[in-house]
Amino acid sequence: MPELPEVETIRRGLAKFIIKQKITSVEVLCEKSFLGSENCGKIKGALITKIRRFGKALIIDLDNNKSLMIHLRMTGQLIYDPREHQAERFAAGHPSDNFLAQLPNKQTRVIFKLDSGTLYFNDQRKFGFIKVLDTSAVKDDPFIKKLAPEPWDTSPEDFCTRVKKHPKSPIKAVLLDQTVVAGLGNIYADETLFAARIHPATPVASLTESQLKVILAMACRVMDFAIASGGSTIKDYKKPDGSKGNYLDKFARVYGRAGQPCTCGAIIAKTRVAGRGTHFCPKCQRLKETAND
DNA sequence: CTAGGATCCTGTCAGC
DNA sequence: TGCTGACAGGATCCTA
Repeated sequence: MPELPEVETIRRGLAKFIIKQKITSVEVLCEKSFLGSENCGKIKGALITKIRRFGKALIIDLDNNKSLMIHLRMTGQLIYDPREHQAERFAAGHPSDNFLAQLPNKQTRVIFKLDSGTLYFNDQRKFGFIKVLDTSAVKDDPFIKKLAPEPWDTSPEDFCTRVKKHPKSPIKAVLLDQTVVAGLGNIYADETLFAARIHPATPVASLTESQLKVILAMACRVMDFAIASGGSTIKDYKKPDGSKGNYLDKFARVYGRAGQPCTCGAIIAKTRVAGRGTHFCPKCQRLKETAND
């Protein structure tokens, strides 16, 4: 799915367009995508006041003490189409041709009509969801409640403590665990471990404290850079010459690069760790490598 | 308690 | 061309 940097890109982008707009109607095309869809009446007529993010979850606050929680999971996208024909569409999230397509389409799950535009929630695999919460209850939502701090908001010591609760797990599996650190997904886990020069399958127990601290620092650096480069949006999905852009090119060093050379010259490998496709450089990230601190 | 696998769902791509 | 299986940027539930 969109991981933390992509969700942050959505938050920033959408904030520019939909804050202070009124929700004039909500249309649920797929029941599964709107948990408690009988509640969608509660947000009709409300004004959007704020957009927040908790890890990979978005919260859209309204002026009637309700909030919308949106989790994009693997294939969710949010696309805002201004009513004015000239104005450009804002699309971000899982990159696909939906960014450019006529909407709604087959993958459109929920449609929010706003004062001056339409917000589409598309989701190919239907793993994502939207739900209505009391704003005061957002912090008690089960997902948000057990979310660990984001990498920038935790002390290295606390991070190490949480990681070390899983001594037998491969480090990559632990980085994907949102109760250990929030925001990393399959791409940024791989990129973080490449930046830290740690093999993804390394059991936590065989990592030193200083290696764990490097991992935390690299998670911050990798995601900072991804946010700065603008996540996956319509802007770079299709290049001016008509060719398809790949937002991974902007920052990914190993993800999606199996078979290509690393900067060191070795060929990037792909295996399976924690049930997920896992990319790494066999030379830069050796298993059983000891700490060099 | 942790750890690992199956599961939700649709679409695409490689291989036969 | 048509079929089949593998896989896809997530998280939860179930079992051992």
